[in-house]
Amino acid sequence: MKLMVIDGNSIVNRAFYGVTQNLSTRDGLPTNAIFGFLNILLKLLDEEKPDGLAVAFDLKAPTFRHLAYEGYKATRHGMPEELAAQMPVLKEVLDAMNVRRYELEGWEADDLLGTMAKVNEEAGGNTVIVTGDKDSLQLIDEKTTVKLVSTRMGQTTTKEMTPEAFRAEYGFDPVHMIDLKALMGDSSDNIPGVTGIGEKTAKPLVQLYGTVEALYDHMPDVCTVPGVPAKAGVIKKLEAGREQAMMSKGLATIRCDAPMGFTPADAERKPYNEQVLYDILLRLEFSKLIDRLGLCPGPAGGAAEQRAAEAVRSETVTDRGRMEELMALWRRLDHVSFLALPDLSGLCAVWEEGDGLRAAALFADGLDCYNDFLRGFFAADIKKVTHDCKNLMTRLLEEGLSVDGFLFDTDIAAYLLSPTDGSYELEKLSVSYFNTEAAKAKGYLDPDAFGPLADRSVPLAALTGHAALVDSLYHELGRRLDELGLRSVHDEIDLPLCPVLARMERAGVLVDGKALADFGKNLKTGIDTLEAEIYRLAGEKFNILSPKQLGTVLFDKLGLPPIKKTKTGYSTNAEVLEKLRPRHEIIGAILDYRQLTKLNSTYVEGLGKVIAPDGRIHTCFQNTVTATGRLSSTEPNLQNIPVRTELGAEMRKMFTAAPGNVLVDADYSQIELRLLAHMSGDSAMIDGFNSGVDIHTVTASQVFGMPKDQVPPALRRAAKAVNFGIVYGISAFSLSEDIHVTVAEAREYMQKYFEHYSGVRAYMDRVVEKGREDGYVSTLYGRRRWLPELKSSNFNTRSFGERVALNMPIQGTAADIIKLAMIRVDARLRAEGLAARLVLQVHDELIVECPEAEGQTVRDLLEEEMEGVAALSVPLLAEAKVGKTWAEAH
DNA sequence: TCGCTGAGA
DNA sequence: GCTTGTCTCAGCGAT
Repeated sequence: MKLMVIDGNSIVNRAFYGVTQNLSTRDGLPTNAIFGFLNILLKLLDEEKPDGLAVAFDLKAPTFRHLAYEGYKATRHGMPEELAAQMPVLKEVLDAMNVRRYELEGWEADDLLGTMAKVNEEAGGNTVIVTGDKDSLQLIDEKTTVKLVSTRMGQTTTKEMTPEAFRAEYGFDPVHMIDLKALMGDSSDNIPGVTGIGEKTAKPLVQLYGTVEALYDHMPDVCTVPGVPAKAGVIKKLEAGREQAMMSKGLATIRCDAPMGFTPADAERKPYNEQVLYDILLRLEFSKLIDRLGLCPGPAGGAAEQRAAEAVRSETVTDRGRMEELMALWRRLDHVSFLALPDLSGLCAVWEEGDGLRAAALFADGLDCYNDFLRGFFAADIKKVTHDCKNLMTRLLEEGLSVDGFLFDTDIAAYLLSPTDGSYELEKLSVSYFNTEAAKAKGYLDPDAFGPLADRSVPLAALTGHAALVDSLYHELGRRLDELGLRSVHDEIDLPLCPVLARMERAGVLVDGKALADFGKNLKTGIDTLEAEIYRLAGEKFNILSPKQLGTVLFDKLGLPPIKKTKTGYSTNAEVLEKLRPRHEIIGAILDYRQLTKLNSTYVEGLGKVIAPDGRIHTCFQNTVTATGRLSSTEPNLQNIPVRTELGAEMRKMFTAAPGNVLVDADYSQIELRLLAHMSGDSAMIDGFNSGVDIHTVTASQVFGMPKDQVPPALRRAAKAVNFGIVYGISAFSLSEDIHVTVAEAREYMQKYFEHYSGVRAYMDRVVEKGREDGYVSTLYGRRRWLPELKSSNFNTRSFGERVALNMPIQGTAADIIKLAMIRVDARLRAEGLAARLVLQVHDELIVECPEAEGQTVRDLLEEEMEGVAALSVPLLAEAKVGKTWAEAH
């Protein structure tokens, strides 16, 4: 029989440290080691196709070999908590896969592997031992090979070790591995070996003599062995360590006589226990793996909600009478859930009637009065629940329909409950919240699937099922929002913001395409000149934008000192190049070249591609993406248009108001710092803001002990850097890099800062501590971010968690505040009958386009609403300006 | 698809 | 001995 035996602890360890993505289930169970283990296992099963399979684990109790030497394995670290938590679950998975597991008190996994290999060999079989440790190499023989597994950056590589391969690498037979260890020891296994003998000495000795015993028989000749460093001390050390060597050999020897009662037939592969396996993998949220193994939910599986969805009674509405009947009914209900096709050509609504769910589908090509239906359905008097209402609203506005009457959004709710998940597709939510795989249905929102020639039965069933799922999620997510105090964030911030965002997206911002193109031409001229200059200085042509090629030219050819390395080679980022600037003329040209090509490709060309026929750019604001509650902007990103450099700022001149109109740009002044003052309650910082003097100057004067009007610019800069850095949980190292002082000086600045703003320090400690206790941090308005990282045993992971804990409440509260301001500004502009409309948001900045005549009114209105959104212990300050272009108004 | 780079707050 | 400030999005080169 071809048998595969796996060193469970070794592989799970490799997986744990090799799979560095932060995998965990929604309820916080880390899963990276299980994930890695299963991937390795499945890959090997695929490669080897063994007839038998068994996994051996160590038990924590002292082992047989342990007892021979009390220091043995004393230094091996205990398992980190995150890994220990995964072990029992992994074993459950293996049981569900019908894989035999062995663990035996007093015996190590190695011994069990050796025993199984030996038994199998005696029965005439071949064995593959899978492990990440080299200990097992001693077991290699003609019938037994070892697969050495290593995982790096999530990639698994295996090395097959046969007797030949072993001899090629070590120069002696596998069985003498124990002799090598007897001499050189193994610190990870706490095998002492002979003091003073390392690999360099031990290897040639084993190559020549084979066993330790034979070596000691030839003792006097040892110094003449070619390749052994002829140190006089070697013989002495060997003689002194004779007993230790023998004892070490015993420790290193894997025993093949464990009383585990193994016969190869025990390990014979059996089909998976699919139901049990499905349930476990679902719990682990391994939906890809479920797919890969072709598992399905069992007849008994599935939550009540989902069963209800399957039992939904549905109809397709084809006449006005029925449509009006339904509309009348829906107006009386407390909610109707629905999903609409993205082009609005069809829609499926779901509601509760009696003790069951009812569904109705309506299509543009199957209902004469479809447009009347849309107008009625999207009016304020039907309370609607859907998934991702903002994008739908953008579409509704294009059709001249109302965006009123939205009660709940399952996309937003799921985002609020777990803002770091990245995406919230209905199918995923079904798994997360109901532990049920929604029927896989790719085209359920694809208008083509519902086209006049298409057979609608399949996509229609899927659409109905998903609309029913929205209804189930409305109840479940709503409950959870209430439990976590997130209901008001949904009801008062994120949901009411949707129509505002939809109007902004639809409005877009006017871009001067002609000026943009001209700017591009100028850039290209500059780029060509710089390119020629760089080739001349380098003495060759190469791709300047390739960090790899650039690194070769700068550091290998021109011999400049590589300041920093990246994972893949030399670092060539601006920070590094800036340091090299004085050393070679080419550096300045490269930096300029980078700036120009960036402007040209990302901004000139990138923006040029997305100017709509109306001459405006309609960005898409993402409201369920960031971990802190901020918005983001895509296709294109209008939240990173250059402003800092003179040339970059040219870009903002391209963003203009329509003829006869102006832009009004209002931004919060130091909102994050003000929030830090408010949330920490630090009286010195609060007084600083209330004094009305520039906060960085105030900080510098307080920290460095001098009158406010005598603060030199360098100290103000330092104070400013500390002020900003604090918000991010900065270290002395980074601060020193930032303001070009020594780490010691940076440390001193921070220390003084905390002495004067002692309330800030106390607040920071409090936030981190509370975050660790609660498992999350939150904003003033209750928006949350879960932070399992705070409990990590890994220093880097934990430190990251601490910085996030410091930053999220501040960045997130600022995000909450400007969102509230947007809702209020939008409402007032409309209520006062102004033609002005919001067009952009850039985190702490709002931009409104309006007729020239409204400019002053809008400017005052913006400042008033933005400042009045929240009453804090420091004033919120917003400053608005009017201009023809974004550059002018900012 | 990933890593590097750089634009913004 | 190792790491070193948060949150994003897009383009490019290399794989």
